[in-house]
Amino acid sequence: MPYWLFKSEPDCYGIQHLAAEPRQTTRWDGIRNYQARNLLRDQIAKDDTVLFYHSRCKAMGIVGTAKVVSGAYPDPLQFDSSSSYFDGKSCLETPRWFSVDIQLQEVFAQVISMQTIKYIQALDNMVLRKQSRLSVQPVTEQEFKILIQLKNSMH
DNA sequence: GCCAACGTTGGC
DNA sequence: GCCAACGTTGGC
Repeated sequence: MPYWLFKSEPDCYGIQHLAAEPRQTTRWDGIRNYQARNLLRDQIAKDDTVLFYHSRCKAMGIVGTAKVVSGAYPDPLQFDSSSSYFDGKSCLETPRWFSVDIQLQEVFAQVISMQTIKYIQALDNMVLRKQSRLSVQPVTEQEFKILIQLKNSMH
């Protein structure tokens, strides 16, 4: 069961927004980067686990977990001309951008901060540390376990 | 809000 | 298909 990290700016859409959704479920849409698209379309599957990360804010870091509750499907916003995510070069037959649905699993009592993540040597190879701009990233099982242990050790 | 790093675009 | 110019992301 693979693990992923999804980034979001909490001013735009934070984990509290997810918690307030009906069934605490939302469509992860608006991803407009090919590397992230490839992961969504080809790798990410139902029942995978997502680390929810808050970027560009005061308390940067991992704030909770979610479950992938759908397979990948075309992001409807690419066909919506009123959306800022509209892509006129995409077409229904061969959609360019994809979404999955995620459901909130847990809101951590404390954020696993960027500083903490940087401090842990076993997390040196996290994609987050190397290729920080990718907004949908793979997380290894070992990295995931370390992060969960860390979360459980914080009060 | 700055700006380095990175991704995308388009002229050649 | 190279690469300069431009746009965007995200830590600081």
